[in-house]
Parts: sequence; structure tokens; C-alpha cells
Amino acid sequence: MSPPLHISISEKLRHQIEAGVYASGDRLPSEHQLMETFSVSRITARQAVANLVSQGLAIAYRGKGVFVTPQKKVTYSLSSPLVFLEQDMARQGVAFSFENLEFEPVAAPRDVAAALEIGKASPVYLQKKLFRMDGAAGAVDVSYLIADLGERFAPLLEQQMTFPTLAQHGIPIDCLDAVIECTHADYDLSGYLEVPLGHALMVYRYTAYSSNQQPVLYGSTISRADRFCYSLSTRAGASA
Amino acid sequence: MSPPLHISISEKLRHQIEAGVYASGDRLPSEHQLMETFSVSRITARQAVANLVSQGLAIAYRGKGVFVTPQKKVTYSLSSPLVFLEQDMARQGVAFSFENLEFEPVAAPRDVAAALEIGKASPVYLQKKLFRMDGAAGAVDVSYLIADLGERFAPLLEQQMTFPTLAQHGIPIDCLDAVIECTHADYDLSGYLEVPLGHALMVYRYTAYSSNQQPVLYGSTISRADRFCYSLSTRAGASA
DNA sequence: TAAGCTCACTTGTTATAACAAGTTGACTGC
DNA sequence: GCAGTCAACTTGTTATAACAAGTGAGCTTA
Repeated sequence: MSPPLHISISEKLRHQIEAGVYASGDRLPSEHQLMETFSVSRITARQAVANLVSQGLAIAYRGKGVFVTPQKKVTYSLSSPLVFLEQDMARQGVAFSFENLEFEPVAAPRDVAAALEIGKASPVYLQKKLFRMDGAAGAVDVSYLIADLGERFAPLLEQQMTFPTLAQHGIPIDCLDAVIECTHADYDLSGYLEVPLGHALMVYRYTAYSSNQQPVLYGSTISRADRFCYSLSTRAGASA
Repeated sequence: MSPPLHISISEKLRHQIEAGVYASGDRLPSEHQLMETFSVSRITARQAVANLVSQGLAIAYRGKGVFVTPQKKVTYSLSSPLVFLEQDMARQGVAFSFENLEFEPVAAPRDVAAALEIGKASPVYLQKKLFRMDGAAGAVDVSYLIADLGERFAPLLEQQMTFPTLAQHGIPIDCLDAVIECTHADYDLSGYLEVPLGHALMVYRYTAYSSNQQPVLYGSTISRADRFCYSLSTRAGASA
């Protein structure tokens, strides 16, 4: 009949977060404090916190404490792929920046070669970028460019790679196939995005084709599911 | 240096799942068996299993065991909203069916009233549907129809509500705004979709507008993140 | 002053123990 | 043969205990 203790406690904390008792970025009571407040064992207190963490409401740091996750979600509008990501963010009052993590020629892995319709281990350019939203790491973009595109884009590294930028430099992108899916954090990405293992991530996986139907760009943007979402509209030029 | 025991164990199990040692639907070793196999305490064995569950690779049933989650992901193509959901599923070789859970007039909650641009507590129709993919519950759709649309649609309950169906009955849908986001299972939905608390869910939240720019339909399709993803293409009529 | 150390506090990992609760198959009694 | 019971097995919840490891403030020492 009555729910488990750890559920009751995490629900109580969740309500307090939603009611503003603990604001975005605030530290939640430590496990020891929860033990005393609710007269439970550390296992129960820990599980209550784990519920919040798995729901993306909080994040725990060893040695520091558990902190409320920023609840503001940023929307990227898919319906107007020509709009700069910066503009999308600015409309929502979010300071946006990005930094290049890597840009180097590599041999195409199997899935990349298949998507770009080139031979396995053909030369491609690997580009890794980190997007920051209000200073905090919000998304990681890992993309592969066909060799020709990579060489042409190399001098433009400081710019966001958008369709207009590419078109200006003689690489018009004609169409884009994309999949939006949800996956889970593994150890690799935890480093960039500071998400606990198993936490939900949004993945925007895309293949861009040039005017001659040739795939030229394949990659994915991986973001924290609790900080990023996608919108689209059938209205031409709509900005939902 | 060395990773925690529970991580090592869950990684080993994950590799075995990916290698086919445990196929989709198979039962994993029980906590007791894992204790003996890896010479660890039940807490460690449990945590290893919990890792798999939180990553969506397995699901646990009390009294029965832990079973490998079906890994096949179903894609719904957003670029052609006129395509029937059934067709999208059929293309992927998935048996699709849906059942009406509820259809009744209710007073519009606050967020619904705002989306439909009507007064709070105005009469609307609540429609709740369950989508089945290969027999298993895959998604729940909860939508609200303006009163007029609800009355006209009531006799058509056995049909999927798609844009062509609506247009045939004098309700042309002109445009659609949608947001795709990720959220986490709460107790309400766990019942329908059989997902553990905190598990990632995909939410497709939409507002449909009639030809006179009036919002007529607002709702969301909630699906298991590990079983459902969305695709879109800028190619007209593409079927990625 | 500045560098380095220590200590208190935090979460992370792991062990042992016990009971609750749901499932399943075998066994018993009719 | 069938129905009901029970025992064995499963995961779920909770407690107590100890150590590991990261952080940060404050103190000590050069």
C-alpha cells in the first residue's frame, strides 16, 4: 500500500525542488542529513538521491555534494536548418559558444564509411566540438567530413559549420537526413558532458548530402536529455 | 585505476548481450548466481544489474528475474506526417496495432487550455491510446481535442487519427508544431509501458492547427526511449 | 606570504543480514 | 483429475558497518 521509503523521500525532495525550496544549482542535504531528517539508513537516503539523479533533477559530485540540475531546457528548431544554432539559443536568452576539441584526418570507421558511401578506412576528417550553453557544457558534436570537404573547411575552423557557411565556400548542402534518438551515457561522454553513467542523452544523428546526392557529412550531436530538446514545425519559416 | 566491481560485471554482461550470449527476451543470471560467479556480495551483483536496467538493456520483474530488453528500435518518420503510423511500422517489419484506452469529455487543464487558446476548464475531449509494436506496449498517446473536433471524431474512434482521416471528415489540419524531448518514467506511465522508474522516455508533444490558424489538437506521444526514435528528412517525400 | 599538510565532510564502493513480496512448480488432499 | 497449499526461488526494501576517494577549509611550516 504505502510506497517505499526511498520513493517517499525523493518525491518530497522533488516537490521541494519544484516549489523552489532548492533552486537551480543549490546543494541538496547530504546523505547524512537526510538520514537524520527522515530517520532512515544511509542506503535509503542514498537511494532517494539516486532517484533524483536518474531522473535528471540532480547531479552528485564525490566530495562536494548533490546539486540541483539547471531545469531550463534549450530548444533547437529543426524546421529551419538554415538558422544558426547561435540564433536559436539567443532567442531563448541563452549565452551560446562552442569550442573545437579536435579536427584531424582519420581513417573512416565502418559505420562512417557506410554513411558516406566510401570505402572502409578511406580518409575523412574527424571534427569534435563542444557546445556551451550559459557556460555549462551542453552538447558534444562529433562529425565526419569527406576528405574534400575537410580540406576546404579547415581554414574556417573558428566558425560554426552551418549550411550558409558551407554554401559560401562552394559546398552547397542540398538535403539532410536525420534521426533523433535517446541513448545513455557511457564513460566516454561523461567526461565532456558531466553526466552520470546511465543518464539519458539525446542524439541527433545526421547525414548531409551535396547537390549531386553525394553524402558529404555524417555526424551526431549528443546532448544532455535534461537540457536539450528539438522542435519542428510544418509552417514554412516558423520559429516556434 | 581499476573500475568498480559492479561496472566490470555489468560491462561483461553487456558484452555478452551484444555478442548474443543472451538474446532478446532471455533471462539473465539471477543475483544469487552473479554473486557466486563473480564472488561478490549481493549489493554488487544488484548494482551491476541496475546498471543494465538504467541503460535500458534489461528489465527486472520481481519474482521472475531479469530479462534482456528487445533491442530493435522503431523509427517514426516526421518528414512525412501524412504517412500513416502503421505504414511506417510496416516498412520496418513491425506488427503495429493500437487500442483506445479512454475517450471522454473533460475540463481542460491549465496547460491544455493555454495550448488550445481556450479558457481554463473549457470542455475538451481527452483521448488516450496505446500503441503496440510486435505485441508489446510501445507508446502511449494522450491528446486533447477541442470540443467540436471531439464530437466529430467520436464515431471514428476505431480509426487512427491521422491528417487524411481528419481532412476526410471536414477537419483539415494545416500545420503542426512539435517538440521532441526526453523525460523520465514516473509511476503513472510505468503501468502502461512497463518501464522502471526513472527510465528514459521520448515525448513527442504537438499542437495541430486548422486552416484558420486555430489550434484544434494538443497532445503528446510518450514512448520508451529504447524502443522508439524519430527521423526526418529535408527531401520532400523521402522515406529514410 | 606562499606552499604544503591535515582534518572534517562529502559521495562511492562493498560486505553481511534480514524480511517483504511476487512467481512458479510441485505436492497434497479431496 | 483438480484445486488448493506450500516451498523454493526471484527481485525489492531496509539496516548496520567499514573503508576508499575527492574536496575544501584551516592550520602549519618554510
